[in-house]
Amino acid sequence: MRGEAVKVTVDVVIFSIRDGALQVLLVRRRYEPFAGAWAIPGGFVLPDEDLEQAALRELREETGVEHVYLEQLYSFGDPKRDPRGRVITVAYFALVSADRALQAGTDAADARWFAMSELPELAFDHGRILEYSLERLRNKLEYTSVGFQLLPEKFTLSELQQVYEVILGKRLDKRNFRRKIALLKVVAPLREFRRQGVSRPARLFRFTAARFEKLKDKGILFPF
Amino acid sequence: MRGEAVKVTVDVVIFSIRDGALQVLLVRRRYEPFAGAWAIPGGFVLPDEDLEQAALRELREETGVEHVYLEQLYSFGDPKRDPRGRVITVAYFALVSADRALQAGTDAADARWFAMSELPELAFDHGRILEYSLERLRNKLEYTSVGFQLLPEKFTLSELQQVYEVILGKRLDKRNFRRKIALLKVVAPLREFRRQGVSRPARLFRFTAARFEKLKDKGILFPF
DNA sequence: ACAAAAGTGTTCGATATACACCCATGT
DNA sequence: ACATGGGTGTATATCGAACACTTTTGT
Repeated sequence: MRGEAVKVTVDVVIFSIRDGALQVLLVRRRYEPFAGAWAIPGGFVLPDEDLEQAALRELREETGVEHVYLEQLYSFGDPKRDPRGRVITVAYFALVSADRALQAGTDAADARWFAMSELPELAFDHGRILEYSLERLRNKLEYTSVGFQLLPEKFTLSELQQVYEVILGKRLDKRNFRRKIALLKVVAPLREFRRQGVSRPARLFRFTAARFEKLKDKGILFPF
Repeated sequence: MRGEAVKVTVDVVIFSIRDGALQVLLVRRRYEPFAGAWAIPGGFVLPDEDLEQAALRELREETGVEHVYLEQLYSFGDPKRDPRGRVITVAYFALVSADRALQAGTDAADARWFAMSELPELAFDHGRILEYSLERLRNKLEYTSVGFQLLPEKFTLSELQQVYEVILGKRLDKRNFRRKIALLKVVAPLREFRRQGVSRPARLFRFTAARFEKLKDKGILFPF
């Protein structure tokens, strides 16, 4: 078997909705190249590891979370993308609800959440990877139900609407939004309410589709 | 820089519409493993080559064609997918119009077109790769204009409809199809006609969108 | 004259969009 | 009483789906 060996990493773009904005978890690089710059968490693929396993491992190491939405994004292989030599990276993106993501980036000064609208200088081609991740997330939001992956198990309809507004970057009409969600039959009302401070308590809902992927097969869309 | 090096290949799923069916170009393996089985054309990524360059090179070597639609599909990295050792493959898919694809698979007994409905035994995980390619092609067909990539420069509306019917695996209504195409303003009528044998000659059209990707940005869809 | 594919409109139901007011609660 | 976010319905436009006959050509 001929062919030159190259190094392969996985990078995991971890999204969460925090403080009313779409945020991404980045780690600060300690060593050259790009020492001090921020980077997407990632690492080398181990010899006996599937790519998705490697991505799950990185995700666990970085945030402690498991069983979250994870999807392969794209592979980046420009021979000059790493100044040290040939490194191909397989990028993944993960969606983590804010309640589960609390643990991440709290203990160390070298991991932090950044709003996608206020990104720092990034190492390697990580700017491009984030750009592409956002594009993919926006597309997926419209024809799948991945949006629910960014919410805790119980959520209000206003929170759900906020997920769509923050990611798509536009305001949606509350009445139209709620009618569509009701029509799709993907949420069930609970007998619980949440007080958001000073105003009327909001009813909580839960996501009812057993598997989000199934929706597409049924032709169900979220066309906002 | 730690991390074990692995071998990386690109595999290129080459689609074309031939004899009224969606067909794929496969090559027969001469050596073990899977000697005699059919495989997706591909090869190792060279040390100074971008992934897309590698895919374009494989495409050129296999079919002689250039400037065709090429898109990265997915990366497959199961540690056991190649019995010889760790090989990660980055799969691409290409769309080639029948008139340009004539050269491919004609000179050698070791390259042949197969209808997607009559696939032979496949090497490695190539069955899965083809399955995923078809799924992706079907999806793309509905929200982009990749369909035109499978046609020659000049085509009849019946030929265009056939592309959609063959890939989606269902009949479409001629009147609805033509109304939608006209509405999208992506084809222009020519002053030429083609005689298909015994019946009334069909008007030829050409694709007018400068770049097919732009369509999505404009919200233009092909929702058949 | 007939076989074969090309070409052409209308109706109906579903879905998207635009739009404004009352409700429950805490202070 | 008022400030805050929660909750609800209707009218119109647009789009997708169903459906059948006439036209042009070669034999």
